[in-house]
Amino acid sequence: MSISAAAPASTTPAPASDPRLNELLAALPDAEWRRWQPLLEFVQLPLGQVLYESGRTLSHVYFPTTAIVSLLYVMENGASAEIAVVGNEGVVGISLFMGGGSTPSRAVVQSAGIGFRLRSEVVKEEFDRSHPVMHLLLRYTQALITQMSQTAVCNRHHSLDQQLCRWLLLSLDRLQGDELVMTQELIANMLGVRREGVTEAALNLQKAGLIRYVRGHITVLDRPGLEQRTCECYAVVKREYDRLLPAHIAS
Amino acid sequence: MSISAAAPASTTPAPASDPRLNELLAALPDAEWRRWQPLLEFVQLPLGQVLYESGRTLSHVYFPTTAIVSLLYVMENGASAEIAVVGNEGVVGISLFMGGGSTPSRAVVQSAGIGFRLRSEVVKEEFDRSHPVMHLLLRYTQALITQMSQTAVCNRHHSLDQQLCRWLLLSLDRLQGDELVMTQELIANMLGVRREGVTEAALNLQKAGLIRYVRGHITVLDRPGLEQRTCECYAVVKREYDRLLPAHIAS
DNA sequence: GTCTGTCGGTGCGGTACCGTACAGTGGGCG
DNA sequence: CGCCCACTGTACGGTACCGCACCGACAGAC
Repeated sequence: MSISAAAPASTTPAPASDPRLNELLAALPDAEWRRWQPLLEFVQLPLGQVLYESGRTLSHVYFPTTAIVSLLYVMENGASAEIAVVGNEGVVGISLFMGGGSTPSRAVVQSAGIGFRLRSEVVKEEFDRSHPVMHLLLRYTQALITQMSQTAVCNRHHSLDQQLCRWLLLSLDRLQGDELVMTQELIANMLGVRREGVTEAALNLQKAGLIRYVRGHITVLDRPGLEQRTCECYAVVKREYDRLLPAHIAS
Repeated sequence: MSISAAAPASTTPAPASDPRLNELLAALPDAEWRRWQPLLEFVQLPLGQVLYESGRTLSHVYFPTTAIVSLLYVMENGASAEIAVVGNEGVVGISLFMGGGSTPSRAVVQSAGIGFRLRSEVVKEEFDRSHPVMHLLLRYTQALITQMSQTAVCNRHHSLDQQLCRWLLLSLDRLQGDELVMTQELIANMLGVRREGVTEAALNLQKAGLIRYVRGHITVLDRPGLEQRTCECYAVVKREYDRLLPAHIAS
Protein backbone atom coordinates (compact mmCIF):
# COMPACT_ATOMS: atom_id res chain seq x y z
CA MET A 1 0.00 0.00 0.00
CA SER A 2 1.15 3.54 -0.61
CA ILE A 3 2.31 5.64 2.30
CA SER A 4 1.43 9.31 2.29
CA ALA A 5 2.90 10.25 5.64
CA ALA A 6 5.70 9.32 7.96
CA ALA A 7 5.40 5.69 8.96
CA PRO A 8 7.68 3.11 10.52
CA ALA A 9 10.19 1.84 7.98
CA SER A 10 10.82 -1.38 9.84
CA THR A 11 10.20 -4.64 8.02
CA THR A 12 7.30 -5.46 10.32
CA PRO A 13 5.09 -2.40 10.43
CA ALA A 14 3.95 -1.13 13.81
CA PRO A 15 0.64 -2.70 14.84
CA ALA A 16 -1.17 0.62 14.60
CA SER A 17 -0.43 0.83 10.90
CA ASP A 18 -2.34 -2.34 10.16
CA PRO A 19 -5.42 -1.37 8.12
CA ARG A 20 -7.28 -4.36 9.43
CA LEU A 21 -7.47 -2.80 12.83
CA ASN A 22 -10.45 -1.20 11.16
CA GLU A 23 -13.25 -3.68 11.64
CA LEU A 24 -14.88 -3.11 8.29
CA LEU A 25 -11.61 -3.76 6.48
CA ALA A 26 -11.08 -6.77 8.71
CA ALA A 27 -14.48 -8.13 7.75
CA LEU A 28 -13.77 -8.03 4.01
CA PRO A 29 -13.67 -11.39 2.23
CA ASP A 30 -10.18 -12.38 1.05
CA ALA A 31 -10.79 -11.58 -2.60
CA GLU A 32 -11.90 -8.03 -1.84
CA TRP A 33 -9.13 -7.52 0.67
CA ARG A 34 -6.52 -8.46 -1.89
CA ARG A 35 -7.97 -5.98 -4.36
CA TRP A 36 -8.20 -3.19 -1.80
CA GLN A 37 -4.90 -3.63 -0.01
CA PRO A 38 -2.71 -1.94 -2.62
CA LEU A 39 -5.21 0.90 -3.00
CA LEU A 40 -5.47 1.85 0.65
CA GLU A 41 -3.58 4.99 1.53
CA PHE A 42 -2.19 5.50 5.02
CA VAL A 43 -3.18 8.86 6.54
CA GLN A 44 -2.34 10.69 9.72
CA LEU A 45 -5.44 12.23 11.28
CA PRO A 46 -4.43 15.08 13.56
CA LEU A 47 -6.89 16.59 16.03
CA GLY A 48 -9.27 19.02 14.38
CA GLN A 49 -8.63 17.99 10.78
CA VAL A 50 -11.73 18.35 8.63
CA LEU A 51 -12.24 15.26 6.46
CA TYR A 52 -15.17 16.75 4.65
CA GLU A 53 -17.10 19.96 4.71
CA SER A 54 -20.85 20.42 4.54
CA GLY A 55 -22.08 20.17 0.97
CA ARG A 56 -18.69 19.40 -0.54
CA THR A 57 -18.22 16.36 -2.73
CA LEU A 58 -15.97 13.80 -1.14
CA SER A 59 -12.75 12.63 -2.75
CA HIS A 60 -12.16 9.68 -0.40
CA VAL A 61 -13.76 7.53 2.22
CA TYR A 62 -11.79 7.13 5.44
CA PHE A 63 -11.34 4.01 7.53
CA PRO A 64 -10.01 5.12 10.93
CA THR A 65 -7.95 2.63 12.88
CA THR A 66 -6.80 4.58 15.94
CA ALA A 67 -8.45 7.95 15.28
CA ILE A 68 -12.02 8.98 16.09
CA VAL A 69 -14.02 11.20 13.77
CA SER A 70 -17.11 13.22 14.69
CA LEU A 71 -19.88 13.98 12.24
CA LEU A 72 -21.35 17.29 13.22
CA TYR A 73 -23.70 19.90 11.94
CA VAL A 74 -22.66 23.52 12.21
CA MET A 75 -25.55 25.94 12.33
CA GLU A 76 -25.75 29.29 10.60
CA ASN A 77 -25.00 31.06 13.88
CA GLY A 78 -21.92 28.93 14.47
CA ALA A 79 -23.35 26.64 17.14
CA SER A 80 -22.81 22.96 16.49
CA ALA A 81 -24.03 19.54 17.45
CA GLU A 82 -22.59 16.10 16.99
CA ILE A 83 -24.71 13.74 14.95
CA ALA A 84 -22.60 10.60 15.26
CA VAL A 85 -19.10 9.39 15.93
CA VAL A 86 -16.99 7.03 13.82
CA GLY A 87 -13.98 5.05 14.93
CA ASN A 88 -12.26 1.82 13.95
CA GLU A 89 -15.64 0.12 13.67
CA GLY A 90 -16.67 2.15 10.66
CA VAL A 91 -16.08 4.41 7.74
CA VAL A 92 -16.39 8.14 7.14
CA GLY A 93 -18.12 9.20 3.92
CA ILE A 94 -21.15 6.97 3.47
CA SER A 95 -22.76 9.52 1.16
CA LEU A 96 -20.37 8.35 -1.55
CA PHE A 97 -21.93 4.95 -1.88
CA MET A 98 -25.39 6.09 -0.78
CA GLY A 99 -25.41 8.18 -3.90
CA GLY A 100 -25.57 11.76 -2.71
CA GLY A 101 -21.86 12.48 -2.84
CA SER A 102 -22.16 15.03 -0.04
CA THR A 103 -24.08 15.73 3.15
CA PRO A 104 -25.06 18.88 5.03
CA SER A 105 -22.66 17.91 7.83
CA ARG A 106 -18.96 18.14 8.54
CA ALA A 107 -16.52 15.41 9.58
CA VAL A 108 -13.84 16.45 12.07
CA VAL A 109 -11.12 14.43 13.76
CA GLN A 110 -12.10 14.36 17.40
CA SER A 111 -9.25 12.19 18.65
CA ALA A 112 -5.94 12.20 16.82
CA GLY A 113 -4.70 8.96 15.31
CA ILE A 114 -4.31 7.26 12.01
CA GLY A 115 -6.44 5.64 9.37
CA PHE A 116 -6.59 4.62 5.75
CA ARG A 117 -8.44 6.08 2.85
CA LEU A 118 -9.73 4.91 -0.49
CA ARG A 119 -10.48 7.07 -3.54
CA SER A 120 -14.15 7.72 -4.15
CA GLU A 121 -14.24 6.12 -7.61
CA VAL A 122 -12.78 2.92 -6.20
CA VAL A 123 -15.38 2.78 -3.47
CA LYS A 124 -18.26 3.29 -5.86
CA GLU A 125 -16.94 0.63 -8.21
CA GLU A 126 -16.41 -1.86 -5.43
CA PHE A 127 -19.81 -1.12 -3.94
CA ASP A 128 -21.53 -1.89 -7.23
CA ARG A 129 -19.28 -4.81 -8.08
CA SER A 130 -19.19 -6.84 -4.89
CA HIS A 131 -22.26 -7.91 -2.98
CA PRO A 132 -20.36 -8.69 0.20
CA VAL A 133 -18.85 -5.19 0.19
CA MET A 134 -22.22 -3.63 -0.44
CA HIS A 135 -23.96 -5.52 2.30
CA LEU A 136 -21.18 -4.86 4.77
CA LEU A 137 -21.27 -1.13 4.11
CA LEU A 138 -25.04 -1.00 4.24
CA ARG A 139 -25.19 -2.84 7.53
CA TYR A 140 -22.70 -0.40 8.92
CA THR A 141 -24.82 2.46 7.59
CA GLN A 142 -27.84 1.10 9.38
CA ALA A 143 -25.89 1.01 12.62
CA LEU A 144 -24.88 4.60 12.01
CA ILE A 145 -28.53 5.50 11.44
CA THR A 146 -29.36 4.04 14.83
CA GLN A 147 -26.68 6.16 16.42
CA MET A 148 -28.08 9.29 14.78
CA SER A 149 -31.64 8.47 15.80
CA GLN A 150 -30.61 7.83 19.34
CA THR A 151 -28.70 11.10 19.42
CA ALA A 152 -31.93 12.86 18.51
CA VAL A 153 -33.79 11.07 21.30
CA CYS A 154 -31.04 11.70 23.82
CA ASN A 155 -30.88 15.39 22.95
CA ARG A 156 -34.56 15.61 23.64
CA HIS A 157 -34.94 13.70 26.85
CA HIS A 158 -31.78 13.15 28.83
CA SER A 159 -29.76 15.22 31.26
CA LEU A 160 -26.37 16.59 30.44
CA ASP A 161 -24.86 14.26 33.02
CA GLN A 162 -26.28 11.26 31.23
CA GLN A 163 -25.32 12.53 27.83
CA LEU A 164 -21.76 13.09 28.94
CA CYS A 165 -21.61 9.49 30.16
CA ARG A 166 -22.98 8.26 26.85
CA TRP A 167 -20.45 10.35 24.95
CA LEU A 168 -17.54 9.14 27.04
CA LEU A 169 -18.57 5.53 26.60
CA LEU A 170 -19.03 5.82 22.85
CA SER A 171 -15.59 7.40 22.58
CA LEU A 172 -14.03 4.88 24.91
CA ASP A 173 -15.36 2.00 22.82
CA ARG A 174 -13.46 3.41 19.86
CA LEU A 175 -10.15 3.80 21.66
CA GLN A 176 -7.67 1.53 23.30
CA GLY A 177 -6.93 2.33 26.91
CA ASP A 178 -8.92 4.36 29.40
CA GLU A 179 -7.67 7.85 28.65
CA LEU A 180 -9.19 10.48 26.41
CA VAL A 181 -7.35 13.59 25.23
CA MET A 182 -10.14 16.11 25.03
CA THR A 183 -10.84 19.51 26.54
CA GLN A 184 -14.19 20.39 28.05
CA GLU A 185 -14.53 23.08 25.43
CA LEU A 186 -14.39 20.49 22.65
CA ILE A 187 -16.82 18.18 24.37
CA ALA A 188 -19.20 21.12 24.72
CA ASN A 189 -18.99 21.71 20.96
CA MET A 190 -19.77 18.08 20.30
CA LEU A 191 -22.70 17.89 22.66
CA GLY A 192 -23.93 21.30 21.58
CA VAL A 193 -23.96 22.74 25.10
CA ARG A 194 -22.10 25.40 27.09
CA ARG A 195 -18.58 24.70 28.22
CA GLU A 196 -19.58 25.49 31.80
CA GLY A 197 -22.27 22.85 31.59
CA VAL A 198 -19.66 20.24 30.74
CA THR A 199 -17.49 21.47 33.61
CA GLU A 200 -20.33 20.91 36.02
CA ALA A 201 -21.29 17.51 34.65
CA ALA A 202 -17.64 16.42 34.65
CA LEU A 203 -17.30 17.52 38.25
CA ASN A 204 -20.29 15.42 39.17
CA LEU A 205 -18.69 12.37 37.58
CA GLN A 206 -15.41 13.20 39.26
CA LYS A 207 -17.01 13.53 42.69
CA ALA A 208 -18.65 10.16 42.10
CA GLY A 209 -15.17 8.73 41.45
CA LEU A 210 -15.97 7.69 37.89
CA ILE A 211 -13.43 9.83 36.04
CA ARG A 212 -10.43 12.06 36.62
CA TYR A 213 -10.16 15.25 34.59
CA VAL A 214 -6.88 17.14 34.31
CA ARG A 215 -6.35 19.81 31.71
CA GLY A 216 -7.48 18.07 28.59
CA HIS A 217 -6.90 14.54 29.83
CA ILE A 218 -9.81 12.42 31.00
CA THR A 219 -9.05 9.16 32.72
CA VAL A 220 -11.91 6.77 33.17
CA LEU A 221 -11.65 5.15 36.59
CA ASP A 222 -14.92 3.24 36.77
CA ARG A 223 -16.40 2.23 33.49
CA PRO A 224 -19.22 0.13 34.92
CA GLY A 225 -20.13 3.16 36.99
CA LEU A 226 -20.46 5.23 33.82
CA GLU A 227 -22.58 2.56 32.21
CA GLN A 228 -24.86 2.59 35.18
CA ARG A 229 -25.23 6.34 35.20
CA THR A 230 -25.83 6.83 31.48
CA CYS A 231 -29.20 6.68 29.78
CA GLU A 232 -30.50 3.72 27.81
CA CYS A 233 -29.28 5.35 24.59
CA TYR A 234 -25.76 4.00 24.95
CA ALA A 235 -26.91 0.42 25.31
CA VAL A 236 -29.37 0.70 22.43
CA VAL A 237 -26.66 1.92 20.09
CA LYS A 238 -24.09 -0.61 21.25
CA ARG A 239 -26.50 -3.51 20.93
CA GLU A 240 -27.32 -2.44 17.40
CA TYR A 241 -23.66 -2.20 16.37
CA ASP A 242 -23.02 -5.63 17.81
CA ARG A 243 -26.04 -7.09 16.07
CA LEU A 244 -25.35 -5.57 12.66
CA LEU A 245 -21.57 -5.94 12.56
CA PRO A 246 -20.60 -9.40 13.72
CA ALA A 247 -16.93 -8.61 13.17
CA HIS A 248 -17.42 -6.12 15.92
CA ILE A 249 -18.27 -8.88 18.35
CA ALA A 250 -15.28 -10.95 17.36
CA SER A 251 -12.90 -8.15 18.30
CA MET B 1 -52.79 -5.40 -8.27
CA SER B 2 -54.50 -7.13 -5.39
CA ILE B 3 -56.88 -5.19 -3.22
CA SER B 4 -56.90 -5.98 0.48
CA ALA B 5 -59.47 -3.41 1.58
CA ALA B 6 -62.53 -1.56 0.38
CA ALA B 7 -61.74 0.47 -2.71
CA PRO B 8 -63.73 2.15 -5.45
CA ALA B 9 -65.09 -0.44 -7.86
CA SER B 10 -65.44 1.99 -10.71
CA THR B 11 -63.64 1.19 -13.93
CA THR B 12 -61.28 4.12 -13.48
CA PRO B 13 -59.94 3.86 -9.96
CA ALA B 14 -60.03 6.96 -7.76
CA PRO B 15 -56.84 9.01 -8.09
CA ALA B 16 -55.84 8.29 -4.51
CA SER B 17 -55.55 4.59 -5.28
CA ASP B 18 -52.84 5.14 -7.86
CA PRO B 19 -49.63 3.68 -6.44
CA ARG B 20 -47.58 6.11 -8.48
CA LEU B 21 -48.73 8.95 -6.28
CA ASN B 22 -45.83 7.62 -4.27
CA GLU B 23 -42.82 9.34 -5.71
CA LEU B 24 -40.45 6.41 -5.34
CA LEU B 25 -42.85 4.15 -7.23
CA ALA B 26 -43.30 6.92 -9.79
CA ALA B 27 -39.55 7.13 -10.29
CA LEU B 28 -39.17 3.43 -11.10
CA PRO B 29 -38.00 2.61 -14.63
CA ASP B 30 -40.69 0.98 -16.77
CA ALA B 31 -39.27 -2.53 -16.55
CA GLU B 32 -39.26 -2.49 -12.78
CA TRP B 33 -42.65 -0.87 -12.57
CA ARG B 34 -44.16 -3.63 -14.71
CA ARG B 35 -42.66 -6.25 -12.42
CA TRP B 36 -43.79 -4.53 -9.26
CA GLN B 37 -47.28 -3.47 -10.26
CA PRO B 38 -48.96 -6.87 -9.80
CA LEU B 39 -47.16 -7.40 -6.50
CA LEU B 40 -48.17 -4.17 -4.82
CA GLU B 41 -50.89 -4.58 -2.25
CA PHE B 42 -53.28 -1.76 -1.48
CA VAL B 43 -53.55 -0.97 2.23
CA GLN B 44 -55.64 1.35 4.33
CA LEU B 45 -53.54 3.10 6.94
CA PRO B 46 -55.78 4.28 9.79
CA LEU B 47 -54.52 6.74 12.37
CA GLY B 48 -52.39 5.10 15.02
CA GLN B 49 -51.72 1.85 13.17
CA VAL B 50 -48.31 0.43 13.97
CA LEU B 51 -46.53 -0.68 10.80
CA TYR B 52 -43.61 -2.09 12.67
CA GLU B 53 -42.54 -2.46 16.24
CA SER B 54 -39.11 -1.87 17.72
CA GLY B 55 -36.88 -4.88 17.16
CA ARG B 56 -39.46 -6.87 15.18
CA THR B 57 -38.57 -8.24 11.78
CA LEU B 58 -40.57 -6.59 9.02
CA SER B 59 -42.85 -8.51 6.71
CA HIS B 60 -43.39 -5.68 4.22
CA VAL B 61 -42.17 -2.29 3.17
CA TYR B 62 -44.85 0.39 2.85
CA PHE B 63 -45.15 3.06 0.19
CA PRO B 64 -47.60 5.66 1.51
CA THR B 65 -49.52 7.67 -1.05
CA THR B 66 -51.89 9.77 1.04
CA ALA B 67 -50.94 8.66 4.55
CA ILE B 68 -48.07 9.96 6.69
CA VAL B 69 -46.03 7.66 8.90
CA SER B 70 -43.87 8.68 11.85
CA LEU B 71 -40.75 6.81 12.88
CA LEU B 72 -40.40 7.20 16.60
CA TYR B 73 -38.44 5.84 19.47
CA VAL B 74 -40.30 4.92 22.62
CA MET B 75 -38.20 5.04 25.76
CA GLU B 76 -38.26 2.60 28.61
CA ASN B 77 -40.29 5.04 30.69
CA GLY B 78 -42.86 5.45 27.92
CA ALA B 79 -41.76 8.88 26.71
CA SER B 80 -41.25 9.11 22.98
CA ALA B 81 -39.63 11.19 20.30
CA GLU B 82 -40.07 11.32 16.56
CA ILE B 83 -36.98 10.50 14.54
CA ALA B 84 -38.33 11.14 11.07
CA VAL B 85 -41.51 11.28 9.06
CA VAL B 86 -42.35 9.45 5.83
CA GLY B 87 -45.03 10.33 3.33
CA ASN B 88 -45.63 9.86 -0.37
CA GLU B 89 -42.02 10.80 -1.08
CA GLY B 90 -40.64 7.69 0.56
CA VAL B 91 -40.87 4.22 1.96
CA VAL B 92 -41.23 2.75 5.43
CA GLY B 93 -38.97 -0.17 6.28
CA ILE B 94 -35.52 0.69 4.97
CA SER B 95 -33.93 -1.77 7.40
CA LEU B 96 -35.12 -4.56 5.09
CA PHE B 97 -32.79 -3.65 2.27
CA MET B 98 -30.16 -2.12 4.54
CA GLY B 99 -29.68 -5.60 5.92
CA GLY B 100 -30.69 -5.36 9.56
CA GLY B 101 -34.28 -6.50 9.15
CA SER B 102 -35.36 -4.48 12.16
CA THR B 103 -34.65 -1.24 13.98
CA PRO B 104 -34.98 -0.07 17.58
CA SER B 105 -37.79 2.28 16.51
CA ARG B 106 -41.49 2.05 15.81
CA ALA B 107 -43.46 3.18 12.75
CA VAL B 108 -46.89 4.65 13.45
CA VAL B 109 -49.46 6.14 11.11
CA GLN B 110 -49.56 9.80 12.01
CA SER B 111 -52.09 10.90 9.43
CA ALA B 112 -54.66 8.44 8.12
CA GLY B 113 -54.66 7.58 4.45
CA ILE B 114 -53.70 4.84 2.10
CA GLY B 115 -50.59 3.26 0.68
CA PHE B 116 -49.19 0.16 -0.94
CA ARG B 117 -46.97 -2.53 0.40
CA LEU B 118 -44.56 -5.07 -0.97
CA ARG B 119 -43.47 -8.32 0.68
CA SER B 120 -40.04 -8.24 2.24
CA GLU B 121 -38.60 -11.05 0.11
CA VAL B 122 -39.64 -9.23 -3.05
CA VAL B 123 -37.97 -6.04 -1.92
CA LYS B 124 -34.73 -7.78 -1.08
CA GLU B 125 -34.68 -9.58 -4.41
CA GLU B 126 -35.41 -6.44 -6.35
CA PHE B 127 -32.83 -4.47 -4.42
CA ASP B 128 -30.12 -6.98 -5.27
CA ARG B 129 -31.30 -7.53 -8.81
CA SER B 130 -31.85 -4.02 -10.14
CA HIS B 131 -29.28 -1.26 -9.90
CA PRO B 132 -31.79 1.51 -10.58
CA VAL B 133 -33.98 0.26 -7.72
CA MET B 134 -31.01 0.01 -5.42
CA HIS B 135 -29.74 3.47 -6.18
CA LEU B 136 -33.19 5.00 -5.88
CA LEU B 137 -33.77 3.43 -2.48
CA LEU B 138 -30.30 4.37 -1.24
CA ARG B 139 -30.69 7.97 -2.30
CA TYR B 140 -33.98 8.07 -0.44
CA THR B 141 -32.26 6.56 2.58
CA GLN B 142 -29.65 9.27 2.51
CA ALA B 143 -32.37 11.91 2.48
CA LEU B 144 -33.93 10.17 5.46
CA ILE B 145 -30.58 10.21 7.24
CA THR B 146 -30.44 13.96 6.75
CA GLN B 147 -33.87 14.30 8.29
CA MET B 148 -32.79 12.25 11.31
CA SER B 149 -29.59 14.24 11.76
CA GLN B 150 -31.42 17.50 11.54
CA THR B 151 -33.95 16.29 14.08
CA ALA B 152 -31.07 15.71 16.48
CA VAL B 153 -29.72 19.21 15.86
CA CYS B 154 -33.16 20.79 16.15
CA ASN B 155 -33.89 18.98 19.41
CA ARG B 156 -30.70 20.39 20.80
CA HIS B 157 -30.84 23.99 19.74
CA HIS B 158 -34.23 25.28 18.71
CA SER B 159 -37.27 26.53 20.56
CA LEU B 160 -40.51 24.63 20.70
CA ASP B 161 -42.15 27.34 18.59
CA GLN B 162 -39.63 26.78 15.83
CA GLN B 163 -39.84 23.02 16.09
CA LEU B 164 -43.59 23.11 15.81
CA CYS B 165 -43.28 25.18 12.63
CA ARG B 166 -40.79 22.71 11.23
CA TRP B 167 -43.04 19.81 12.09
CA LEU B 168 -46.10 21.42 10.54
CA LEU B 169 -44.20 22.19 7.36
CA LEU B 170 -42.75 18.70 7.04
CA SER B 171 -46.23 17.24 7.49
CA LEU B 172 -47.79 19.74 5.12
CA ASP B 173 -45.30 18.83 2.39
CA ARG B 174 -46.54 15.27 2.60
CA LEU B 175 -50.24 16.11 2.37
CA GLN B 176 -52.52 17.68 -0.17
CA GLY B 177 -54.41 20.68 1.10
CA ASP B 178 -53.73 22.91 4.05
CA GLU B 179 -55.46 21.02 6.84
CA LEU B 180 -53.97 18.57 9.30
CA VAL B 181 -56.03 16.23 11.46
CA MET B 182 -53.95 16.01 14.59
CA THR B 183 -54.51 16.67 18.29
CA GLN B 184 -52.03 18.61 20.36
CA GLU B 185 -51.54 15.53 22.46
CA LEU B 186 -50.28 13.59 19.44
CA ILE B 187 -48.01 16.38 18.31
CA ALA B 188 -46.56 16.47 21.81
CA ASN B 189 -45.80 12.73 21.57
CA MET B 190 -44.06 13.25 18.26
CA LEU B 191 -41.99 16.19 19.37
CA GLY B 192 -41.29 14.55 22.72
CA VAL B 193 -42.61 17.48 24.76
CA ARG B 194 -45.50 18.22 27.11
CA ARG B 195 -48.95 18.65 25.67
CA GLU B 196 -49.22 22.04 27.38
CA GLY B 197 -46.07 23.13 25.64
CA VAL B 198 -47.67 22.45 22.29
CA THR B 199 -50.79 24.33 23.38
CA GLU B 200 -48.71 27.38 24.13
CA ALA B 201 -46.65 27.20 20.94
CA ALA B 202 -49.81 26.66 18.87
CA LEU B 203 -51.43 29.67 20.53
CA ASN B 204 -48.43 31.76 19.58
CA LEU B 205 -48.79 30.71 15.95
CA GLN B 206 -52.50 31.32 16.12
CA LYS B 207 -52.07 34.80 17.55
CA ALA B 208 -49.63 35.51 14.73
CA GLY B 209 -52.35 34.50 12.28
CA LEU B 210 -50.37 31.59 10.84
CA ILE B 211 -52.68 28.73 11.77
CA ARG B 212 -56.13 27.99 13.15
CA TYR B 213 -56.53 25.19 15.68
CA VAL B 214 -59.90 23.65 16.50
CA ARG B 215 -60.24 20.35 18.30
CA GLY B 216 -57.90 18.18 16.36
CA HIS B 217 -57.99 20.16 13.14
CA ILE B 218 -55.18 22.51 12.20
CA THR B 219 -55.66 24.81 9.25
CA VAL B 220 -52.57 26.50 7.90
CA LEU B 221 -53.45 30.08 6.99
CA ASP B 222 -50.03 31.48 6.16
CA ARG B 223 -47.47 29.01 4.98
CA PRO B 224 -44.79 31.56 4.10
CA GLY B 225 -45.21 32.90 7.61
CA LEU B 226 -44.46 29.46 9.02
CA GLU B 227 -41.42 29.14 6.80
CA GLN B 228 -40.16 32.43 8.05
CA ARG B 229 -40.66 31.56 11.69
CA THR B 230 -39.14 28.06 11.60
CA CYS B 231 -35.47 27.29 12.08
CA GLU B 232 -33.03 26.50 9.30
CA CYS B 233 -33.60 22.78 9.85
CA TYR B 234 -36.67 22.67 7.65
CA ALA B 235 -34.90 24.20 4.68
CA VAL B 236 -31.85 21.98 5.09
CA VAL B 237 -33.99 18.86 5.02
CA LYS B 238 -36.15 20.02 2.13
CA ARG B 239 -33.15 21.02 0.03
CA GLU B 240 -31.62 17.60 0.59
CA TYR B 241 -34.78 15.76 -0.42
CA ASP B 242 -35.02 17.87 -3.57
CA ARG B 243 -31.38 17.28 -4.40
CA LEU B 244 -31.40 13.54 -3.82
CA LEU B 245 -34.79 12.69 -5.28
CA PRO B 246 -35.25 14.48 -8.58
CA ALA B 247 -38.70 12.90 -9.01
CA HIS B 248 -39.59 14.94 -6.00
CA ILE B 249 -38.90 18.14 -7.87
CA ALA B 250 -40.93 17.11 -10.88
CA SER B 251 -44.03 16.67 -8.76
C1' DG C 1 -81.44 16.63 26.12
C1' DT C 2 -78.26 14.91 29.08
C1' DC C 3 -74.13 12.72 29.80
C1' DT C 4 -69.47 11.48 29.13
C1' DG C 5 -65.07 11.66 27.43
C1' DT C 6 -61.79 14.10 24.56
C1' DC C 7 -59.53 18.22 23.71
C1' DG C 8 -57.77 22.72 24.71
C1' DG C 9 -56.38 26.33 27.74
C1' DT C 10 -54.53 28.18 32.39
C1' DG C 11 -51.79 28.61 36.56
C1' DC C 12 -48.02 27.50 39.62
C1' DG C 13 -43.68 26.19 41.47
C1' DG C 14 -39.54 23.75 40.17
C1' DT C 15 -35.29 22.98 37.54
C1' DA C 16 -31.93 22.39 34.16
C1' DC C 17 -30.21 24.60 31.26
C1' DC C 18 -28.29 29.40 29.04
C1' DG C 19 -25.36 33.93 28.60
C1' DT C 20 -22.13 36.51 30.69
C1' DA C 21 -18.43 37.72 33.51
C1' DC C 22 -14.51 36.65 35.97
C1' DA C 23 -11.08 34.17 38.94
C1' DG C 24 -7.66 30.55 39.72
C1' DT C 25 -4.18 27.31 38.10
C1' DG C 26 -1.07 24.69 35.88
C1' DG C 27 1.89 23.53 31.56
C1' DG C 28 4.80 24.85 28.23
C1' DC C 29 7.76 27.98 26.11
C1' DG C 30 10.89 31.80 25.80
C1' DC D 1 12.69 31.17 35.95
C1' DG D 2 8.97 33.57 34.92
C1' DC D 3 5.47 34.69 31.84
C1' DC D 4 1.52 33.73 29.21
C1' DC D 5 -2.26 31.36 27.77
C1' DA D 6 -5.14 27.52 27.60
C1' DC D 7 -8.03 25.24 30.56
C1' DT D 8 -11.04 24.68 34.49
C1' DG D 9 -13.93 26.35 38.10
C1' DT D 10 -17.42 29.78 40.19
C1' DA D 11 -21.18 32.93 40.43
C1' DC D 12 -25.58 35.06 39.11
C1' DG D 13 -29.66 36.33 36.91
C1' DG D 14 -32.64 34.84 33.13
C1' DT D 15 -35.67 31.60 30.67
C1' DA D 16 -37.70 27.79 28.48
C1' DC D 17 -39.39 23.94 29.54
C1' DC D 18 -41.29 20.38 33.03
C1' DG D 19 -44.81 18.08 36.31
C1' DC D 20 -48.99 18.60 38.20
C1' DA D 21 -53.60 20.12 38.93
C1' DC D 22 -57.63 21.79 37.25
C1' DC D 23 -61.20 23.98 34.31
C1' DG D 24 -64.17 24.92 30.39
C1' DA D 25 -65.91 23.69 26.01
C1' DC D 26 -67.29 21.04 22.37
C1' DA D 27 -68.77 16.46 20.11
C1' DG D 28 -70.76 12.36 19.82
C1' DA D 29 -73.51 8.58 22.08
C1' DC D 30 -77.61 7.18 24.02
